[in-house]
Amino acid sequence: MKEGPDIALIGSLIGDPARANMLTALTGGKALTATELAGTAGITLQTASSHLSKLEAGGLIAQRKQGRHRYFTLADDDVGLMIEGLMGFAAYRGFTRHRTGPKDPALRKARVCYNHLAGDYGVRMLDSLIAEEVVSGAGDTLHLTASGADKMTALGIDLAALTRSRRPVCRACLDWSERRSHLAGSLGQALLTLFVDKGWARREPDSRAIRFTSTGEKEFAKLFPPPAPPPVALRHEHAIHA
Amino acid sequence: MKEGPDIALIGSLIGDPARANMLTALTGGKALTATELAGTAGITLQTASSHLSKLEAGGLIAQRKQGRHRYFTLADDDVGLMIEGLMGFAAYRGFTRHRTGPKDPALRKARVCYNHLAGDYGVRMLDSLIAEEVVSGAGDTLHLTASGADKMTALGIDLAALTRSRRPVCRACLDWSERRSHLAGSLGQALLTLFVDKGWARREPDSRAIRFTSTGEKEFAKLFPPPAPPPVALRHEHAIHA
DNA sequence: GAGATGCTTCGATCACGATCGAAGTATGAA
DNA sequence: TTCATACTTCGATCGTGATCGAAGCATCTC
Repeated sequence: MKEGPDIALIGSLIGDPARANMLTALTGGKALTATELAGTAGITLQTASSHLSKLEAGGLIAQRKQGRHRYFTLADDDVGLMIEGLMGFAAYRGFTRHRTGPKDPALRKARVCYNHLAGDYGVRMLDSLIAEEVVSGAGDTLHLTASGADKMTALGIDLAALTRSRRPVCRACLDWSERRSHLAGSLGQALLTLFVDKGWARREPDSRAIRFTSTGEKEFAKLFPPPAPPPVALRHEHAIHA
Repeated sequence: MKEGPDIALIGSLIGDPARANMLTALTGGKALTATELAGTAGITLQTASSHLSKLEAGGLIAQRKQGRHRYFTLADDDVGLMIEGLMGFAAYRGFTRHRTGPKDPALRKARVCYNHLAGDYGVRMLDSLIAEEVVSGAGDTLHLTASGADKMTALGIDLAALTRSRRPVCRACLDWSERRSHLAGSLGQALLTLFVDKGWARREPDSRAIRFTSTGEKEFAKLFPPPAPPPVALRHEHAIHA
């Protein structure tokens, strides 16, 4: 009866369409102002302000003042993972808002999930990282291997900086379009940042979609080759799993 | 704006305290009647009926008639995983209903998560299964190994029956008390059933808690030994991860 | 300073949905 | 048949919360 965590509180926060729209927008990773969020939610600034203060009180978002603007972001990675998880559930049930639109294929191919790469490319990247033994682990507890650490450093990623924060370096995040895991955590974020910094990929202006350049595609394929097909002995597992 | 899955729908379903209570009760795995659910939610039968039809329309629960009773269960494993995920998020944020009660330690030790074992014991079981290479995989895509299949068959689990259904055999489920994965899927269910059938464990009457008998404890420890401490070379990973 | 922009707070409206009483339907028991 | 139990449907009430207009506060520009 009265045991366990209170999911109703979170449910009610997400349950309002306007708030859900704002949260979805923030899942794009960019910090947005109250006015922008009001726009995407289709409500006036006053109502948006009310919603935002509720979301903040509930610990789902955070704000930082900058001049006369207030920039809102998701509170932390956990919120992003939780929302992405709900999206996966909703998508699988066919609960979509407005029928899969024209942007949909692009989103399914590659998109931002709060701060890391998601979609087909995100899943393929994690598959490859595991096959190459850069990352190992099972369940959603992933960790970087010693050899993986070297590879990442060679790529130009500052591992010391990643480990300095309290956030986990590796984390599995359930992809709503692929229904499989992709890499989250500070390493996931660093890799996406790397792609953008190198000019391999860039974010579409008003969407979560990520567009890879032609050289980006090549570099991505080189860096993250698809895992080799399993040996015959292992084929058996697939039969069992299917 | 109008792209992506609709999380507000699900949020609003879960957002009502009465419905959240019912769903939490159903996470116990037992099929419950409308009257029982009304009781746990603290509402009259009429209101409960209204809520239940909404939950069913939303695809979160299923009912089956049996005489003049109607037994309700969660619609499928996905719903259980989704709710357990939300609980994990809520618990981590300190959103508990009524302060961690006296039953809490028992729940954290071992409990039912819809149809499989969760809590400390659930997490330890999966850890051991992975260390013993019964189950492998990363992210939340787990699968049974060939040698693991033999071990499970030796335990008396009918793998053919498990693979006959469309449900995945192995699945990772995020544990809300441990914040790590435990084993879900039809194998997870079969293992819990095995424990109960063998008299090693039994469910507490009106709780999600699972009580292990003294012989059950011993058998569990024998079957699922804790993983060996990682070799020195791997310690490095922990430093990075922490 | 005056004006503009970004946002919050107040207050009033309004609609939706949670709630329950009462009546209706289905199944089982006597 | 009659009564009891399990549940649904209908209808009315009522409260909460979403919404926006108007006013207030803060910050930047000129």
